[in-house]
Amino acid sequence: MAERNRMPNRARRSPADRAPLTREAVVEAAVAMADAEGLDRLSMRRLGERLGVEAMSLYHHVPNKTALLDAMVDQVFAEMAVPQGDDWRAGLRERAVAQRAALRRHGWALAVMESRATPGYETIRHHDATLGFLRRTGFTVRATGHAYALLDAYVMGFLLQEQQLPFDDASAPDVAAGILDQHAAVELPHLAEFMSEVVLAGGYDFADEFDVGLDLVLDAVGGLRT
Amino acid sequence: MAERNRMPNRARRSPADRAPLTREAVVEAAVAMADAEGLDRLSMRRLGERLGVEAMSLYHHVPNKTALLDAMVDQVFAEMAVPQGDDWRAGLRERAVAQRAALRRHGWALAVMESRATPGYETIRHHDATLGFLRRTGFTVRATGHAYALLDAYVMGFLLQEQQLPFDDASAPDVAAGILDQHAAVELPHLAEFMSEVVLAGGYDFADEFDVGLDLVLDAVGGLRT
DNA sequence: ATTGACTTCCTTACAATGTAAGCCTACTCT
DNA sequence: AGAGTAGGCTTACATTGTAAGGAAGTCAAT
Repeated sequence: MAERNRMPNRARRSPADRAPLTREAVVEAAVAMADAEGLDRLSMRRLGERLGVEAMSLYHHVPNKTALLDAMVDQVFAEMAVPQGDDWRAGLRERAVAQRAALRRHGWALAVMESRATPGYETIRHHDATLGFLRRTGFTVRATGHAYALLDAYVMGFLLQEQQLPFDDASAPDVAAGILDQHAAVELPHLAEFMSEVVLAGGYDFADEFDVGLDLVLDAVGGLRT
Repeated sequence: MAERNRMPNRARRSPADRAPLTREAVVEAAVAMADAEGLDRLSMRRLGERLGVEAMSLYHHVPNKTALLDAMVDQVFAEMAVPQGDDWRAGLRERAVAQRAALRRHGWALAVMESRATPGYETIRHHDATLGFLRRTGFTVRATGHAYALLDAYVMGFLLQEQQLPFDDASAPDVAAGILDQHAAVELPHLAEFMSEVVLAGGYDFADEFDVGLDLVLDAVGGLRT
C-alpha cells in the first residue's frame, strides 16, 4: 500500500507503464505529427498510436478533432514572438518575420486557420499584444486597425503564395520549365519572359520577395501614423 | 432506326432521359454544390446524386477528386477578369476587386488553392495576362515580379482574414462582445479598446478595410515603376 | 476497510468517404 | 453482323470521426 501510492495520482500500470496523458501532450504530439507527415496524415487513430493509446482515449482530453485543430493553431500562435520595444518599424518587421517563421515551421497551420474561426487563448493574447504595440508606438485606434489588417494580409497572403509556387528552392528552374512544357500548346509570352529572364537566370528565390514586399508594406503602414 | 438516330450521339435513354454528362457539367455542378453547401459537403456520392448518377460514374469524366478540385479552382480563375487598358492603377485595382469578388463568390476556393499546387489552363492564362498588363504599363521584368507578388499577397491575405474574422456584417458587435466575454478572465485592454471604440461604435465593416489597404498597396506598387 | 464517484483507458460499432475492379448495355464504326 | 468502346452500375474495401458503454484504477467520505 505504501508502495502503491509511490506513484503520482494518475499513473497507470496497465499495458505499458507510460506517462500520463494530458491535453498538452496530445496537442503537442498532434503538432509534431502534422509537422512531420502533413495534415492529412493526422488522424485520431494514428495520433493515438503515436502516444501508445487507442484513438478513443484521446477524446478524454479533447472534445473532438476540430477542437484539437483549434488547439494546434493556438499553439502556433504561442510560438509567435510579440513585438517589443519603441521602434514601430523594427517591432512590426520582427513580428512579421516571426509570424512567417512560425507558419512555415508548421505548414498545415494556414490551412487550418482558414477553415476554423474560433480563436484560442494564445491567439487572442497575441492580437491584444500586437494591438498594444501599435497603440504604444504612435498609431491612433483607427490607424491601428488599418495597419494590422494590411500587415497581416500581406504576411498571410505571401505565405499562401509560397505554398503554391514551388520556386523557393534550387529546383525552381526545373519546375518553371515543367510548367511551360505542360502548357506548351498555349501562348504564354509573358510567363515565358518572366521565367527565362528571372527564374531561369539563376539565383531566383521566391522567398526573397518577402522582404521586398515587407519593406513596401512597412512604408505604407508608416504613413498611417498620424 | 431513323427515329433512333434523331438524338445526338451520346444521348442515353436508360433510367431517366437525362442530358449527357460531360466533364464540364461535372465541374460546374461541383462548383455549384460547394458554393451552396460548403466544401466539406461536396462528396463524390452527393455530387453524383445531384447529377442523377452514381458516384463511380463521375470517374469517367474526372480521374479523381483532387483533379476535380483542381478543375474547380481553374473555373474560378476563368471567372476572374483580366486587367485591361493603359492605366496601370485602374487596371490593377479592377483586377484586385475582381479577384476578391470571385473568391468571395466561391468561399471554398482559397482553401483548395492552398492545398493544391497544380495550376490549370485558365489559371496560367490569367497569370500570363496579368504579367503582360504589368509589362505593358511600364513595369520592368523585375518590378513586375515584385508588384505581382505584393498585390496578390495582399488580396489573398485579406480574403483569408475576411474568412476568419466575422466582422463583415451587422452582427459584428455581437460577435465582438462574445469574444471578449469568452475570454473575460484574461486581460485584453487593447482588444477591448479596439472593440469598444471602433467595432461597437457602429458602422464598422471589416470589408471596408479592403479599399484602404488596396490603395496603400497600389501606392507602393506604383513606386516600383521605373 | 468499504463504498461510491470519477478518471482514464479500452472495445465495439456505425455511417461516410474515396476509389479499385469488374459487369452490362447501347452506341459507333467497320 | 460483329467488334470495340464509352459511360453507366454494383460491389467491395480501407480509412475516417466518433457515439456508446464497459473495465480498472484512484480518491474522498464514511
